[in-house]
Amino acid sequence: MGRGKIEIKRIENSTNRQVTYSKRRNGILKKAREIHVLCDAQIALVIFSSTGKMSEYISPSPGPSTTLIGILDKYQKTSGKKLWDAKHEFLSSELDRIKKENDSMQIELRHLKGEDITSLNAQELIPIEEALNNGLSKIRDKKNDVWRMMTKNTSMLEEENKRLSYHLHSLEIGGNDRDMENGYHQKGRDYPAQMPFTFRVQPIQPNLQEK
Amino acid sequence: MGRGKIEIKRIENSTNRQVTYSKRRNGILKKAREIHVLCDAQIALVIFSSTGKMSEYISPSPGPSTTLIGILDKYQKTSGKKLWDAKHEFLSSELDRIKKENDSMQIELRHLKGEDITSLNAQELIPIEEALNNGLSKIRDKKNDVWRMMTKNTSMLEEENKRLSYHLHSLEIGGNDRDMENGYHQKGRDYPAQMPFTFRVQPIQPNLQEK
DNA sequence: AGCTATTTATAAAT
DNA sequence: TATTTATAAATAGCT
Repeated sequence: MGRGKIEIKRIENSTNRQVTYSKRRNGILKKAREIHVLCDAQIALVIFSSTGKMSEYISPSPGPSTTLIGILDKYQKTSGKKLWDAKHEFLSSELDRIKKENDSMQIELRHLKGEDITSLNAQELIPIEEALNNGLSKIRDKKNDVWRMMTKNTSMLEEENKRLSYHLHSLEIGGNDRDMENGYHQKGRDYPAQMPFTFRVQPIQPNLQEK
Repeated sequence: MGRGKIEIKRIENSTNRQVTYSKRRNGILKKAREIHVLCDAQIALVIFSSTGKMSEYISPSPGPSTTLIGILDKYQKTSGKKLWDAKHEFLSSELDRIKKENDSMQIELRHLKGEDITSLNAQELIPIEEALNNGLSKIRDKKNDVWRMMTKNTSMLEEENKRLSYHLHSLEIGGNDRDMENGYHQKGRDYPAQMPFTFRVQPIQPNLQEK
């Protein structure tokens, strides 16, 4: 029902897929409303687009806003499939699984931190030491990188400072004292060459200040 | 879309209503399937006819049969409407909490292993290095302890061996050759002084073999 | 987001 | 209830 016939299979072009989704979603929502009104059917329709956006049509009922729950309750009774219990079981097992994952990570972390190692034997200690050495060397490499970047940045800032100081100095000599009271600079002195590592200009390496 | 146009309002003729219901139900189920396939949408559709007969379309998912639950779960999160009771809420909040804990431990572990550290800055690297050094020194201390224990144990075993050998030797000289063919020992020789670290008696330090 | 040529869905008839 | 058919609706491909 369009300019051309289409096969019912995933639309590969994502723009097209998006457009088709939005048209058909409207269509199906309308159909849902219609079948409810025309045939007084109860209907619950929930759709998620591939991007996670939700749309729904839940047929209104005489009662309060419990319609979806009502429909799902009926669904459970009619289909014999458990929804609440299944959900409960699912959550519990998921919780157990993740708790176990958690515990083993906790143990690994503690071991790496040298805690709870009293009971470890020789064979168990070796991989831990290796992991620590490995991590340490990587961290040190990274620190060196950062150090190099900081050094570079610092010298750049120092140069910039010198340049600015020089500029200011020449202006002072030029005789305009208006800025003098604002504390922008100290009379007759350069900025100190040693600066704290507080970068006041955007560093060249954006990672340096990433969070 | 039929021989005549119809108003969208309840069909009063019940036969007609029933017929229209069944046609439109098929239509909407088909549409549901189509939008799922064409646009990879997730969709859950449950309809009850006015006579109480249920039809459903739940879009299949890669996972197991938990699809409806999955969709409803998402529905809750997206809409903010509660579908399950307090117990489930507790479980799900617990699950969320533990998942978060999990994530942060995962990150910490990866950092300690020197992974995902590209974006870390100087200040963040320091505590990691400290933790690693700390862990390393503790692991090394422990290794030394273990080493000492092993050494001690080995020499104890060696002494015990010597004692046993001596014993056997005197028995052999005593003339009873009954055990000789069973391969329990070698004629006229002590056990080798260098033993592998396989403790054949309960070590004094029980921790050494704990798992 | 609108516009049509077409395809689909379906109301009425059988 | 199923099939057929004339017509209304939905929508695919364009813009």
